[in-house]
Amino acid sequence: MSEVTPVLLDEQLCFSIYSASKKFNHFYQSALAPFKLTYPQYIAMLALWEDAPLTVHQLGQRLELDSGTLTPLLKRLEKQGWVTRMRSRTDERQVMIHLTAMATAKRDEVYQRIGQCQTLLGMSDQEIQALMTDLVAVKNQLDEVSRQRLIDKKVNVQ
Amino acid sequence: MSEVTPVLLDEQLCFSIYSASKKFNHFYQSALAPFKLTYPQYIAMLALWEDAPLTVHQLGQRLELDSGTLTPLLKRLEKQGWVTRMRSRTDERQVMIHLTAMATAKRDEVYQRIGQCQTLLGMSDQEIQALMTDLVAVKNQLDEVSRQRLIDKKVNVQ
DNA sequence: AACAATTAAATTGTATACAATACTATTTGA
DNA sequence: TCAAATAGTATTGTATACAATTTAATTGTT
Repeated sequence: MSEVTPVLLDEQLCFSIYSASKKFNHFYQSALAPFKLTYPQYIAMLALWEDAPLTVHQLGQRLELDSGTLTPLLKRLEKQGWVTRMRSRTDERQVMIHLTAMATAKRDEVYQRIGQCQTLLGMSDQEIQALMTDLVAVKNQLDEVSRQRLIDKKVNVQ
Repeated sequence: MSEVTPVLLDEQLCFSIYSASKKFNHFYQSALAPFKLTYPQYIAMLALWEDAPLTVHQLGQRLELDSGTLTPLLKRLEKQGWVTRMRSRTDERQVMIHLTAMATAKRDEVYQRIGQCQTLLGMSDQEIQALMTDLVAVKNQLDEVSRQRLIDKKVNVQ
């Protein structure tokens, strides 16, 4: 008796975002091919160029990635000469990620290449800003809902 | 002498999208936990509920995924009883993906659960539509730029 | 000081993604 | 017609993601 509204793929915001994310990933990956950086490696480098040195934990908070993803990624970056990983002497649990001289030297070259990519989007800064604001709002709402669900669960358990 | 504009993580549209995509993925994954469907498995089911049967190739075009991703994913869906995979008799190269009776039976239950999730976003249909339109525009632009680059390459080769 | 609780990374296991290659079936062109 | 080209799927190899567990170091408490 009760009609259920069909869920159509093309009407799902999640699918637009999922799909756009993969396309961006691919786009930057090929733009970064001369540097042999993958997209996740690239955003790790962006964070480090802003704030190095960082602990694995700090980098993880910035990128929303855990050690299960970051540890192997950082080992690959180390192997390719972008970073060094060294245990903190004041707290042996922590691993500090430092930039190498090569990473510092190549920074502006990467900045320049990516800066060009941004303009290729053909969007004004205002348009990009507006889109980003919406996306952040969606993210925050998802966090909020997840948080409430978690509390509901806890309440139910008691 | 020439100043290079720094590339700041928080100003990158790609990072907003990447980050929102992961969050959506996680959000739906937990909403779908009762059905033991991952997010990519779920969108495959959405496409199949709309149009089954589909060949692997057709499904790949719909989801923008290739056989390297879909073959193992579909094998897992088959193992869990959602789909069957059978070689087409008219063209033995093709593998047709059919829904099982269980998949058809559970469709509305999934539709209902996901329909509820949409409302949790607290956005109007207009807002969601506007955001999706922007995202599609970004995707198209990325495709366009990639296409031009490809042509440039070919021209350069000649 | 002793020891439980906590924290930080690494590891393990599962599931995407995707480039590149392989394999088979079909189609096409000389 | 039959060999070359093409098409559809599967496989291999590399790189994320992330939950869950493990290990080691630090902190808090008594």
